[in-house]
Amino acid sequence: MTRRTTDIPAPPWRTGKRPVRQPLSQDAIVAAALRLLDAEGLDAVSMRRVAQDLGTGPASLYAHVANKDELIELVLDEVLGEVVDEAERVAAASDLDWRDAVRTVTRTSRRAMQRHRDIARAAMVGVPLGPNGLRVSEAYLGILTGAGLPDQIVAWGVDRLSLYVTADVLEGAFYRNRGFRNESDARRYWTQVGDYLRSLPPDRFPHTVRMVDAMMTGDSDERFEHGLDMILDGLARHLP
Amino acid sequence: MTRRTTDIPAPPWRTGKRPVRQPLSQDAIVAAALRLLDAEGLDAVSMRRVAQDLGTGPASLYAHVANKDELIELVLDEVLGEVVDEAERVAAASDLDWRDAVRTVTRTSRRAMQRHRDIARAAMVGVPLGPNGLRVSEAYLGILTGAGLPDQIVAWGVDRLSLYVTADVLEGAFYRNRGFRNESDARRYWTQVGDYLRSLPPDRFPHTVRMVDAMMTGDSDERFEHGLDMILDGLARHLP
DNA sequence: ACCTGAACACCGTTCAAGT
DNA sequence: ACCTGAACACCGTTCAAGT
Repeated sequence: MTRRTTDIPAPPWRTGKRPVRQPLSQDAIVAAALRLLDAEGLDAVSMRRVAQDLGTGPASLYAHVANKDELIELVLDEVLGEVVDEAERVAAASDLDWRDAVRTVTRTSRRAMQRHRDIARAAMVGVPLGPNGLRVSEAYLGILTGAGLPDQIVAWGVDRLSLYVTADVLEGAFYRNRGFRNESDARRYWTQVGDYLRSLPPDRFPHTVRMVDAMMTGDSDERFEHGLDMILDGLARHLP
Repeated sequence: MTRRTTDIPAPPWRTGKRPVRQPLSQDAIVAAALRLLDAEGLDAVSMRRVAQDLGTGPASLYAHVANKDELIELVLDEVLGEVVDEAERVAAASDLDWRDAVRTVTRTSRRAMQRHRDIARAAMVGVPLGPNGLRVSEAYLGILTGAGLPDQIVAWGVDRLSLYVTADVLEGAFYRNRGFRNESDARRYWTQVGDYLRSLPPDRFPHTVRMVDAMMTGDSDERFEHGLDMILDGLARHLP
């Protein structure tokens, strides 16, 4: 009565398992979360959506990550993986001026985070402690130590530099993620803001009204470099 | 058969309206949201909870605020209201050194945001454009202009200064809000982080291992002042 | 050990209906 | 004009049950 027969082998494509889905793993979960982040932003990275993309339910993820916060931390460290090589290369290049070395590492970090929507929201938590985050920190510490700065200035300097890069990306991410999709939407918004500021009563907001153009000048890259130069100047004052 | 009688006046406490609940208004909604923020943090400020605290349903709020984002913006401006007086006083005090004036305004902003949990998350969006935010910005612009800095440096300087203050508060808010409630919880966490960093392989993380103590040195106030001094030094280089 | 369905206790926003 | 109940389409996390 049973249809099971042992005299002929089962066809090789009949594995007896579920379709093609690869088994769940932390790497697969992080990869799916990163895809979701890139496609739709950090708010779209929910346990439910990640699970769905992996063909399972949200409860299944909890065997591989403690909770959503931990998952996002892992995604952030994955992103910082894109910075490690360049950071370590620059830290090892002893011929490079320390200012240029810092500029290169900060720019590389900034670009990496910018490539991944509003992931910077997850980095606003002090120095990242994942394996890749630690390697980037180590590179910073090496560069500033090599410059001849005292340990205390180096330690605090890296803290403030990381904070600055993250804050800059985060501020920019807001405009990229929310409100408007394309560049002309953004321009229209800023024109509106400028017009509004110019329309303020000049007796109560004299400086604001006068400086609207100066405030609107420069793209986000210029502002970033300007702030970075301020920090570098501040650091340089502590050279012996 | 009806119990309505017109020959005797209704008792004065019988208004014919619902109990005592004050009518809904934007101010009442913002006040309720602020109470919720202070009591339980920004994540607790949901349209549903705010409505509940006002004795109504979430849908009723949409007659007075466009959406949750707008409500949070209004709450932020309410908080910045705590900064306006001091900022304008300092900006008007012509005898004050511009560095000290900037220090005072940034410290006042920082303290105000620190008093309200993780409200800084809402400020990470460029210069706030609410009435109180604009008055604080105007004060900054006045102080830096009075210092003799060129317009472009002033405009970008205020942008970077605001960003710095917000980022610093936001970083600190993470540790205050998440993970642990009291000071000894925080100390235990940092001890753990320090121990972990010290345990890293010294050949791959020589600077990290060596500088653990320097990285742990100083409370958040000292770090803030250190970073602020770096920015002020960076600004001062642009004085004629 | 890993995975699952179902449930719990939540979200922001819309909309037709009421006053 | 303002307010409401109900609904829609979501959340993170837990837990008993399965393999």
